[in-house]
Amino acid sequence: MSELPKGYEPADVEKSWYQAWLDGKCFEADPASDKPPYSIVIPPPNVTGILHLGHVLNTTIQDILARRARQKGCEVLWLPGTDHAGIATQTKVERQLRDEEGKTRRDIGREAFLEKVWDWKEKHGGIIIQQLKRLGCSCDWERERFTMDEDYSKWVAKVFADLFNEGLVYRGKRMVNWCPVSLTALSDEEVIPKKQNSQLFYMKYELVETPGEFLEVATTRPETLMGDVAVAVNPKDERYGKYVGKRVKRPFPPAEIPVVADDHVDPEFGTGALKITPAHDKADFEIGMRNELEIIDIFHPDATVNCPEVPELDGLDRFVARKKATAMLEEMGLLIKVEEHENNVGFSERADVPIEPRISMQWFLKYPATEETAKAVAEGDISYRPARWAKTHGSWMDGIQDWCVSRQLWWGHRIPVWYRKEKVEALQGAESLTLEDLSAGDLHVSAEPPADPENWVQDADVLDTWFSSWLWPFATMQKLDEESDLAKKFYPTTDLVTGPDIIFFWVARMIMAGYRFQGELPFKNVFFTSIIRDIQGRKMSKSLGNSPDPIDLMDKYGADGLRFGLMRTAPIGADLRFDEAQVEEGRNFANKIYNACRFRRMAGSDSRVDFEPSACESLRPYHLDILAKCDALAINQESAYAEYRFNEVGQQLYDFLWGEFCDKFLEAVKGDLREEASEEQRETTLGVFDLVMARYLQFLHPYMPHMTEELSSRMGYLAEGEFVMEKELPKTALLSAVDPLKVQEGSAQAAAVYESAAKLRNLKAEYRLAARKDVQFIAKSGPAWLEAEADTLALLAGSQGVTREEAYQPEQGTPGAVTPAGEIFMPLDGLIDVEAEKSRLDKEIEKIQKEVGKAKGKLGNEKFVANAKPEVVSAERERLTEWEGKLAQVQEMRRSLS
RNA sequence: GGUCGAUUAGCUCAGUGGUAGAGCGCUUGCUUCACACGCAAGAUGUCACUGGUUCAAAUCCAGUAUCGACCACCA
Repeated sequence: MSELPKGYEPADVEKSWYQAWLDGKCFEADPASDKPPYSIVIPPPNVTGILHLGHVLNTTIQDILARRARQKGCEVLWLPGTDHAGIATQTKVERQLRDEEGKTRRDIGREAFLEKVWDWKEKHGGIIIQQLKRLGCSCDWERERFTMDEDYSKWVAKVFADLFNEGLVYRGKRMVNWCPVSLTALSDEEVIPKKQNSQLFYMKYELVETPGEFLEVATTRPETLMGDVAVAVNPKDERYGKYVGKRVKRPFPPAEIPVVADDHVDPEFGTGALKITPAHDKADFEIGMRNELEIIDIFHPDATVNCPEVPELDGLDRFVARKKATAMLEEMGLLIKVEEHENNVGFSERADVPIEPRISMQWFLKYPATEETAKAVAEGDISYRPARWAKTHGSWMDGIQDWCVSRQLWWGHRIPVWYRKEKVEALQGAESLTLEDLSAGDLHVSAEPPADPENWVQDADVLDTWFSSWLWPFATMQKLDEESDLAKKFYPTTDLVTGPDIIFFWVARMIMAGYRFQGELPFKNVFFTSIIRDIQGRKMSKSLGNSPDPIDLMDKYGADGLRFGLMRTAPIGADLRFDEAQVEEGRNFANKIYNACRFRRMAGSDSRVDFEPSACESLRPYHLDILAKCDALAINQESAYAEYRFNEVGQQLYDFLWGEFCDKFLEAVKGDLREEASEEQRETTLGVFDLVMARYLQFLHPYMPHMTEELSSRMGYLAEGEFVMEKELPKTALLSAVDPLKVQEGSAQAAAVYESAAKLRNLKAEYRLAARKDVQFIAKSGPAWLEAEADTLALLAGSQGVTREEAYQPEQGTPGAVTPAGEIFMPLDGLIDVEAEKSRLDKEIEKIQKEVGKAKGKLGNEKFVANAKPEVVSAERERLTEWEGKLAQVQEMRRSLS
């Protein structure tokens, strides 16, 4: 077999293994399997989406869980798909239409526009799916779903109709969050409050009954003045009590409006008097309702002023109108002052413009199964990790508001409601139609369109995107009214992995839908990922340009490098500050493993050496040690996975391979692989290498799937046609058949040699001899096994040799160290600068004395000795003895120099 | 305003009562026949602050400060 190239090149390897997995149908879930099921549904990315680091973290975790579950013998379904993302997608296509053809969606009409969106989806919609494949995701692509698939859409309509029949869906004219750019209503969750530096305008209204007397009010929105229908004061406010029931003059358009009393008004804020614009403020709307005030809408849907009575303002954009209205007030002498004022303004999540509270006819949903949902999370039937998110969930459930589910868009699931045509025509359009206007026969609410469509008009609106997303776990697995083997096997799902930012949007709603429509909770565990920030702690965003392109990172460091680097440092339950250096580490790690295997290949046979530790007579301490550590790794992996501690899993894998396997084991057994070594030693060492590496690559596989597949294959660790990803983890320990006492002894010896070697290297470095290979060490005393391991010790210490001479009398000043392998000296042959050495020793003595003092102080404390655990006290004693011994030794060396 | 987090080496992060850790970066020395994407040695910390509990606190408790998230908001 060929020698491996010098450096690991992920690009081709990753691509070809991904294809091999696809060809081997490794990702396909078999509902007929009798293995235990494990399932995840992917949080469907927007069909317009481009992969960002959040996706990488999120899907890597899912892939790790899925691959680990396969290794544990589960039948795995990881169901992928995309979300139609109503507003985002429609906006994108509208922009394209405007740029390319100079037309709006209304110019070409609903049907033609939707055709364009579908075209667009076919052309550009799959990008993120391709990117997920590049990352190595083991999704069952045969079962990819889209929220607007025909079968899926049937579920959406049926759910709507069922909830309507249950009385939970209703239609009404309400104050909603209106996006003046997307021209649609939004749910409360889609409104993002942002702190704004605004201005608070103080103005005055003249009293009708007592001209010359004014009532002062403060507002941030003078442009809504034309919609004012009252001024409200707090009934307890003594300053204004006398005005309640009187009237004031609205400047433009001129009108006399009442002064009303309402508890909502805060006497402390502004002037304590509040102008009431019920059409354009949620609180004002409620005050208006309580006081039976008129509602005057003074905006067009796009938030330009609709007020022909005031021509100066009519048609202006709301922010232009604000300035103009202020100027007009000033001119009229009604403006008192303007103050800088910080307040929160709700922005539309998608269009990023201030939303406009607006009254309109919309569909609302009273959430189903809220009690069960709150209970499931509070009591842990669904476990949230980190657990604190359960509290966030709970507080949202407590204050839950009806969900505005209708959107004035075209791209989405059209509301499955039809009105009898003649009724609509009689009432002049569906927009103002209320359900009360219709008798039962005039209304058709169903997943199925009416049999005589020519007599009906369908509601023009579509549903909120999340109204389809909340059905995702089950609507992807089964068709409406059909038995599904897939759902039978894999629903409810096992784990859900998503960001905490969509607990309300998605997670809580899925639980409600799962409960209401399947009678079951849709998943057992929810793992919330970190939010990824840039190195300065800012959220990743397009506008800041601080979001690295994961594809670039994969080009540079490989998909495995990106996955491992991210996973090893991603904290559990805290934000992650992304640093490209982490990814670089991941790549370096891949290269390290690769080179360990390359070394193995260069040292011996091309095929795997069959080996059983219990049948081997020539196991050295290093062999036993690494086998034992590999067994320990298996156990530690298990417990870290059990708690979803992915960073710990990664750290364990890293430490084992680099710190134990390469730095210690491989260095210690290098001698066994040289030409002069015996055939038996060589075979034993190669056998242990293969045994440990083959298993290690399995452990590593969920994190670095491509590379582990490549190496397992090239090292001959797999049977013909076998994949690491399909191979179950072994259930028995490597050393299960070996006497534990023997293992313990071997591990202890290996540890002693490693520690001794470190001390000898240290000794060399102190005397600036680190690079010298010709140093000869002399052991004056030592354990029985020293002679057998002396060559290895010498090798590890980078020296010519370690000889044992009981009769050795060191010259005065010969440096030495007390090691687990005995008292070992390093004759210097007069190479060292005496003065430099003196000052070095003085510093050393000072340092050791400090440590001795510390230990003595502790042991002199009676309470410590009496109360601390015995092993803690004895460890402290040992430490003291050690330091004292060292001190005496160093002092002796110092004396010999002067 | 409410709730919940965070604060440990220059940076990113581990560390849940008993000698402060890793990787990167830094210093020094090595192209040693797997790897310079590497090897070896080293320097670097008032564990945010103030109290408390304890023989013993980065760790537990209380408070303070700073940063952040979410919720609710006064126009």
